[in-house]
Amino acid sequence: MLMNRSDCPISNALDHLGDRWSLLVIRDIAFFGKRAYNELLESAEGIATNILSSRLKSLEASNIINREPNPSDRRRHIYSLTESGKDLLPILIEMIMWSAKHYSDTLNIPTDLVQKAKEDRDALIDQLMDQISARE
Amino acid sequence: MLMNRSDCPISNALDHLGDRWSLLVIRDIAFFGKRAYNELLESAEGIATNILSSRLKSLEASNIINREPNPSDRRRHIYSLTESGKDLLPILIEMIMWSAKHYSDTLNIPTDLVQKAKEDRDALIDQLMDQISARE
DNA sequence: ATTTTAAATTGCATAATGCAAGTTAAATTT
DNA sequence: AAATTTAACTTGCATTATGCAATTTAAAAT
Repeated sequence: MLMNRSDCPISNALDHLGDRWSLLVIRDIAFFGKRAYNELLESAEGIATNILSSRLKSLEASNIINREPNPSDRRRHIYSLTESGKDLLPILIEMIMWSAKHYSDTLNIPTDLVQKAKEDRDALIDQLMDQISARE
Repeated sequence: MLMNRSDCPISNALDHLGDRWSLLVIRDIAFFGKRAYNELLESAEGIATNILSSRLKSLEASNIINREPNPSDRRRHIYSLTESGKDLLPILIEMIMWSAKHYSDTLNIPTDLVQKAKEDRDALIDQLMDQISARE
């Protein structure tokens, strides 16, 4: 991944996340509680093994996810979000809100989440943050 | 750009925007008021002419930007955000907030905007929306 | 009429992605 | 203990996206 094209904060975010897969990996960890490579492989979008491997490496290099050995099976690793990774939640929420507003007819929109985000966005984010942190 | 990998709203957003350049074009229109091809070419990140051309086409195809002829010079076009494009503002704001929190030492952070976003996020978005709409 | 300008397009090199198959070490089964 | 299975990759190769320089085309300016 190309890095540091400019000192713009949006450009910086895209330097770390601006590809087709990185934020889907974050989504799977954040919203679906996936923690293992084989779980992440099974996304609805069908990521290839080499791409997942390279995305996990680059997200770890960006300090967005952690990778630790699974103590009960030394072949496996446990992937989790760093603080920086958890802080991507608002971006993901806004992507959901945007798609919910403009593509609601063709997509599977989580209406409860969207409703709650409209009512009390900060509370929703706190709640989801707690859920994510509770897994560790 | 690959389209509709799944019915997930995050995946949908990335199908339209998940590349290195699309959101930088949106940024330049939304935050810097750029409206012409030559202005968009001059971003700090240095987009190539063929890439800008292809991104403008795909963003127009996604109904995120409008392209209309410039009445005072028939060689030129005026690019603007559709309603859908304006609604990307919250995503951009959250990207700024994320970078401001985690990369403040190496980036040029718009501290006034970040401050205002922390104090009253909705008011900031309304204000920026009004600024964008006022250009048309 | 000639030159300049704006917005591309083209050709070609490199990088990213996608897909299938192969590899390696560890765990499980026999 | 040996053979098999499993998890997490890696490799090879095709396709697509990106990057860069040069060219093209229509319109505007001189």
